[in-house]
Amino acid sequence: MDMKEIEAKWQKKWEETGLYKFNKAKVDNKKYVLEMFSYPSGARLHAGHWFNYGPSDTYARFKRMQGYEVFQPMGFDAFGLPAENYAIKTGIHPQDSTLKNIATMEGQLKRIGATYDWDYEIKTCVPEYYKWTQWMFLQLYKHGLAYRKNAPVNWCPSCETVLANEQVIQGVCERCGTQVLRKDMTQWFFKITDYAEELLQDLDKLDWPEKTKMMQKNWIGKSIGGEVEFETTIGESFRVFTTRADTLFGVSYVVIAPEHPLVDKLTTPEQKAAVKKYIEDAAKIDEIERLSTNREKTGCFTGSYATNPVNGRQVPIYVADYVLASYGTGVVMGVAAHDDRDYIFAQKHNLSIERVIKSADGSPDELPFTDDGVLVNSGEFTGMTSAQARDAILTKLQEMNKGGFKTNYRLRDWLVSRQRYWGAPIPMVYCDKCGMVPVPEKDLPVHLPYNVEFKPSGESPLKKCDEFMNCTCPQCGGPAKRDPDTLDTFVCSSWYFLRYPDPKNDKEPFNSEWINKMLPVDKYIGGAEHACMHLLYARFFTKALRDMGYLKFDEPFLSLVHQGTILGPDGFKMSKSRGNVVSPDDSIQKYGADIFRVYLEFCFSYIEGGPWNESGLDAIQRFFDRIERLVTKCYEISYVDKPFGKDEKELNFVRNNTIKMVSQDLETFSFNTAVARLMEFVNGMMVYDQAVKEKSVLFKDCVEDLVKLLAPFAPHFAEELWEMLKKPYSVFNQSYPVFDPAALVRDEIEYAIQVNSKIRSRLVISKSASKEEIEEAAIKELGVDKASVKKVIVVPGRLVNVIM
RNA sequence: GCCGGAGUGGUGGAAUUGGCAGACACAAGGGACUUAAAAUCCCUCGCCCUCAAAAGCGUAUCGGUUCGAGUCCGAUCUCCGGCACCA
Repeated sequence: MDMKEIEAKWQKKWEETGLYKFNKAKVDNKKYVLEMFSYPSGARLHAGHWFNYGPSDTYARFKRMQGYEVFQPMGFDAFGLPAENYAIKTGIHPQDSTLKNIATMEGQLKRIGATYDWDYEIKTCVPEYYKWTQWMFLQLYKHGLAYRKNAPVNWCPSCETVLANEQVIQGVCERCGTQVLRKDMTQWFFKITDYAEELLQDLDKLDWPEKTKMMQKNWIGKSIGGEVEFETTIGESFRVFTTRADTLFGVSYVVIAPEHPLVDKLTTPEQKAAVKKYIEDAAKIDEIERLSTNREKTGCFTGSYATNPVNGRQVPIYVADYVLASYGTGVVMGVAAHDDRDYIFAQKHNLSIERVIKSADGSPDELPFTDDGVLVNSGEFTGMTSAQARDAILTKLQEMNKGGFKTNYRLRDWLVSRQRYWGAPIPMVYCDKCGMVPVPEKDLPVHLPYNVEFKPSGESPLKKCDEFMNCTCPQCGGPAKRDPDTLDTFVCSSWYFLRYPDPKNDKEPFNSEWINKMLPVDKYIGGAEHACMHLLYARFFTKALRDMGYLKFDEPFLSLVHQGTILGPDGFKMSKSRGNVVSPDDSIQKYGADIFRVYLEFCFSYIEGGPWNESGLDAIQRFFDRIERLVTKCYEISYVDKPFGKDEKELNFVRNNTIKMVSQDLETFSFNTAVARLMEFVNGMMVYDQAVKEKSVLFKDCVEDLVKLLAPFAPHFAEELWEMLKKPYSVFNQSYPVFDPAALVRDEIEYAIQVNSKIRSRLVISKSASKEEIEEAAIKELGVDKASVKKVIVVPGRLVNVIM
């Protein structure tokens, strides 16, 4: 069969007959199946795209044949850094390269033969889309969920530009090798932390992989503890967050983050030079390095002291880079006797180490002793357990107005400003008279200008574009400036699933009534690398829009599946620099889209992925050939209507077992085993074909079932086979086969017989045998003395274990 | 470093979630058909010992729980994803 010819033939027919057009009238029976959209950085689809989209389409077709009205859209996450970097290197405008790449990828996606309804396509870089991304920003602003504050960026002093983390290689700029510094800039943030608790709690509602939920849980990082207020020798006070208030009497020092605003004031004249040097050095080290637990804990004395509110003791204040300004209060207390890190720090800086906890059960408790225990040397709290003391001490602090109970989250607010060109402009205006003014919704979109110098030179590219920057103030009509930054592309992808069902709406981002019927997404499919960021941001947007009254659901993605990564043939992640990127184009040219898709489904575990190796393609080709021979034979021969004999019973068992297993496997995205089951079915039919001359009509039913079962996996091929069987178009309007439980019941079951957990024999016994009968038969089979048997374990349908 | 995964024949991968390890394939070897080749069909295929059978050993490493462990627990090693400006 010429696969390319039939692929073209059926794609044309599907298009002409509008087979996959989403029928809005059937929304009550919808399944919204969504794959994470493509990022058009490369010019062409690679093997990984196919691995995401091919099997997902098999799932979508399976659901369609089960009678659901499937909504499966496709689009492009088109803003982003790579297009801009490519432009800086080649001079090709990001818009031109992006739109060209999209056109190429659309063509390739159409060749997959997926059920995408292209009427619903979206591209985030067109004004019709980013107008609404800007609208989202304005809504968050109006509801107090967007604010500005200073935050550090990676700054290359030589290129005079802000660098993304990925552009900083071991602390230096990837372009020029200059040491990168952290520098503060005023930037926009979204207040995702307002939703920390709900984002954590609602994880329980989701049908997501446990590991993904665990990662989000740890990312949100809830910790229950308290705050303690310390007065300082300079008069200013600060608070520390701690989960170990029980150790408060043992505080030997406190540590403040180098970026903390109080550092300057706390530093005494004698210490000024040392602290300044320390802060400069800290600005060169990235956060991952700073938090590394096996790195030496450096620090520098500020010269000031803080007073412990519970015992009045004065302790030194240090600056140290292992404390981050962004977590907690940016100041921590050091309890040398009861924390590993603090113990090492105190030893190094000759600070006091005082025990305030001993083990509750008298077990050895050398310092540092980090477990809970019983308090000693702690005034009125001495003798309490750690848990009691935490409660009592925080209560006391509350009474003293020096702190109290506090829950902290590791989650930080989301920084959305980017000093880049290729993104959605931030719809804010700065007027000398009126200050910061949001762009009125009627004036959206704020167009991204085409003619801009986007080469790095000290400022956001848009800042150099006068026609963009200069505007009139929407409030007073006077001259004003626009915000020169663009939005993080994660903002675009945090709401795209809401736009898909209503992509041409030019009055609003989506029609609420309609979107509340179409969402949540029933099945979301994409890489595990998005576990913490994209998936958390999308959940935050959904909850925020719900609270604004636009949505009636709490979670965007009810069920989530991660596909694995297809690695290069060398076992490493595919990358241009490594030169191991595999293009699927040659394989598709040779074998066709269906064989390629089934190959991906069969030869990899969908969840795991693995290294590319195309030796399996020939195997799938042979599998298809065997099916074609079966179908050809099926409509050439005649059948007899006869009662089921042994061969028919066996064939019918395989048929129904296949239906059951394939359906189960598709629900769990176990495509490899589903294809294996189809192979077993084909093998079973071949055995029957050879064994039986006068074929039962069952054989014909089996062939028809096979074509239907195969259809989601190999859509063009199955459509062609369906036509060969002289059946009416289309196989996708058929119901997916349903298994008959009666056909799966076998009269006799084989048990493995173990003696002391080692297999010694086998036993075939009627399925209706009782537990006692099975025990009896097993002992008889072994020929052992019943008196020497200690115990018999029967696992129904599996094995018998006789303990002697 | 921290968080989350993974490690099973020569290879890709299965294993009803604590119950017969290696389904289904690939590769390899042998055979049938053929003048020959291709295609197709049949057989063998974890290791060790053996003519063969049986026994024994086997799921990264070491230890544990259990009648029974690839699966659970503890430790170790290696690899992968993420770590907030790649998306």
